[in-house]
Parts: sequence; structure tokens; C-alpha cells
Amino acid sequence: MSSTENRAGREPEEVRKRDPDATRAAILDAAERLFLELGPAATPVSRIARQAGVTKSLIHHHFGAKEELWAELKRRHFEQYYEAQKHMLNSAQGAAELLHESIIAYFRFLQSDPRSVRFMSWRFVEADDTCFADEEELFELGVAKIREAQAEGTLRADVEPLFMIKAFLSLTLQWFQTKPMIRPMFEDPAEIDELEEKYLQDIVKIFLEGVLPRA
Amino acid sequence: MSSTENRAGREPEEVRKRDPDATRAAILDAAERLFLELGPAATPVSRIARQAGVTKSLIHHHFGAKEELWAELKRRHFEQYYEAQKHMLNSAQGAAELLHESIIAYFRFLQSDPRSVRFMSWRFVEADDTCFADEEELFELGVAKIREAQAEGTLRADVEPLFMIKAFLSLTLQWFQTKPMIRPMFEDPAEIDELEEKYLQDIVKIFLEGVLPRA
DNA sequence: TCAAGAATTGACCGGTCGGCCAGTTTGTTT
DNA sequence: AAACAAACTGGCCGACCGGTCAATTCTTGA
Repeated sequence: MSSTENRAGREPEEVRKRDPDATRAAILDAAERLFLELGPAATPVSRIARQAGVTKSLIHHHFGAKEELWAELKRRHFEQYYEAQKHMLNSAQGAAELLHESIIAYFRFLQSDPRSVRFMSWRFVEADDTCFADEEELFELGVAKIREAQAEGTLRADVEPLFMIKAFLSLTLQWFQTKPMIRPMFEDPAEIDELEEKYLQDIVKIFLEGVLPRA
Repeated sequence: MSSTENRAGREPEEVRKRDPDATRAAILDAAERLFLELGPAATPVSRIARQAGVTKSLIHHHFGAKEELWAELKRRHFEQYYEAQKHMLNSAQGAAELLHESIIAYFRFLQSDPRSVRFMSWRFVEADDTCFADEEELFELGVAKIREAQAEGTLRADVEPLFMIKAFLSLTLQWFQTKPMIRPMFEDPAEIDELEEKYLQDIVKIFLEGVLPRA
């Protein structure tokens, strides 16, 4: 958007009485925070307005109905989400180490962005199948790479590549979904971080080598 | 409840004008269906009443506020859920085959009861940590059994037992969570069932032996 | 048999919801 | 400077929300 650059290029003391882009950003920001925490149904538009420092009418002016705002948020999020995923996938070193790197990269990604976990959780309860085209494209990209590794013998060939992907995604997501529920058990936040690292180490082991001992 | 037996023991032609137990059951049934589909926030009490064939006031009479009804549903569900899990765990054959049996049993369980998947999904978005005592008890039971197997060398010892459990739980749950989203992709329902079986086979392989080829 | 209590009803309440609209202010374009 | 579009405001609306209450009907047990 050129208007964003306009805003950034202005002198600070030059107070703009109106800044639609900043307004939209403030609304999106407040809406995301509230929607992800309470869910779209339990989040009043009035509360988004209050938190964003704008009028309720203004939200409808910029984004239409509440459902459209929620849809817009999901659209934006999963757009950059799949963009980031694709980038991660393409920057992987070799086909052999692909899955090892991927699971760690994805874990770090969710670790750094709790929003993604929430978006995912809400997507499950809503059974939202929008943005499925992007997801499928990403999956096929990964599947192709895995097939390579299977062909050269660095990955076992008797497992569907798509299921390998789904497996490490779920192993990773699971931790961050249950994390808020086990948090009250620990008084020391550092303790949970240690456990988090241990979990990552262990699912990497399980995923790559399984729970059965190697001969 | 003795009154349930009373109701069941009556002759069919002897029409009861009031049956509080049946009423409660009808309310719980309708509420569960709607809550799991739409979520508690998006489900009006009036709609539960209509679906249950009772008055809205009657719901409040029997269960109090809406949140209490939702809590009661969760309480009941997870009670029998953990009961079933514990039974599954105790009926496992040997420590060696424990995890192999468990993952299949859990998969079949979720397959036969889609409600459990929905309850889980809503639990994630609500970050609900009630019934945590039951869950922990169950986990510790499983952990103990895994430690046995680790001691006798049938399971690798360098992985936290709890994480083994969490791993196969998430691998299983993941399928049924994403299933409603991929359903529109297939015109033939039988096709998805085949894929389901293939998924189970593959995650069993991954979980037990990993994605890396065995030497 | 009858009194006490539970089940059930429908009317009703205050509050909040999402959304609209008429009107005002501001920025842009010509 | 005039005209136009977009940003923005406050007030308002009808619908619906969860929940209460008094009154009625039924069940039960003394």
C-alpha cells in the first residue's frame, strides 16, 4: 500500500487528523487479539472498537459485518503463514535432513508465534476449509521433496509422504495447544521451558527413529 | 439413578405426564449436539430448548446458567472418557506391545465417537484445565507401564514416557480434527475411509519405528 | 386423601447484540 | 475555491440474549 509509506514518511509533529490505514491496522490488531482469545462468537464488536480506540460504526465502515472481519483476519494470517512455511521448506538443506530440519523449524515457528496456534485451534472447531488451496500446494511441495529422499533411500519408502508431514505437524502443534492447560502446574516458568526443549528433542527422536529400540 | 430404572420399568401404555430424568436427558442431548457443533458462545439456550422439545425456563430450572450446563456436559463426558481410557490401558496385553495396541485402540475409539474429538477441540480453544486430575492419573498409569517396558528393553529408554503418550495421542487426534476439512475433497465417502486406514497404518509405523529406514 | 414439593409453563425483564443511517469533518482532486 | 469522496461520529433500531418469577400442574409420600 502506498498510503502506508505516506504515513511513515511524514514528520512526527505533523499530526494527521485522519489515518485510515492506521485505523484499519488498529482495528485488525484489536480484533485479532480478542477473537483469538474469546472466539468470534463471544467477542462483541463494541469491545473491539473500545480496544482499538475507534467507533463501532467505523469497524463496519471498513470491514462490513463481524464475520467478514474475522474472515479477513484468517485470510491475512494464513496467507503469510503459508508464505513463511513455503520459505522454510525451500530453504531446507538436503532431502535427507529435510524432515529433521522441518520439524525443528516448525516447532520454533510456533514457539515464536502463539497466534498461529490459536488460529489453528479455531480453525479446527470451525472446520474452516478456506485457504485449502494454499495448504495443498504447500503439501505437494513437501511431498515431492520427500519422494526424492525416499527414492535415494534416506527415508523409508513404505509410508505415505503426506502422512509424514501431517505427523510432524501434529506432534509439534500438540505441545503448544496443551501448553496453556498445563501451565498452572508449574510455579516456575523456566521449568516449563526446559520441558519444552525436552519435548522437542523427544518427538524428533520418535519421529525419526520411532519408540522401538534400534537393533 | 433409581428413577431411570423406574422409567424403564414402566409399562409403555402408562403415560407419564412428567419425566424429569427423560427431560434432563433430552436437554443434555440437544445441548451437547449444539454446543459441540456451534460452540457454547454461539448456541442460544432457546435453540437448545426448541431442539429438546422443552421450555427455556426448564433448562435453567434443571441446570442453572448456560455455562453450568456446558460445564456439566464436559464433566460427564471426560468422566466416561477417562474411564474408557483407563479400561483400555488396563486391558492391554503385554508391556512390549502396549503402545502398539494403545494407538490402535485410541484410533478406533475416536473413530467410533466423533463427540470426543469435538470436546477435545473446544477444550483447546477454551484452554480448559478442569478434569486435569483424572488426566494426570491416567498419564501416570501409562507412564508406569512404559517404564516397565523401558526397563526390560522393549522400548527405547532415552525418551520421556509421558511424551510417548502425548505423541500417539496427537498423531491420532490430528486425523479426526482435520477430517471434516478434507472431506469436501472427496466425492466418494469410501475413498476417505481407505485413506483413514492407510493413515493409521502409517502413523503406527512412524510412531514405532520412525521415518528413517532401519539398517 | 391431602399437603408438600418438584416439574413445568409462559410472560416478562433489563441489557446487549450487530448493524444502519443521517449528518459532519477531513483530505483530495480539479 | 469548489466539489466530491472517503473517513468518521453519535444516535438509534429491532432482534435476541440469558435469566427471573409467579402461577399452574403433576407426583409422591405421609
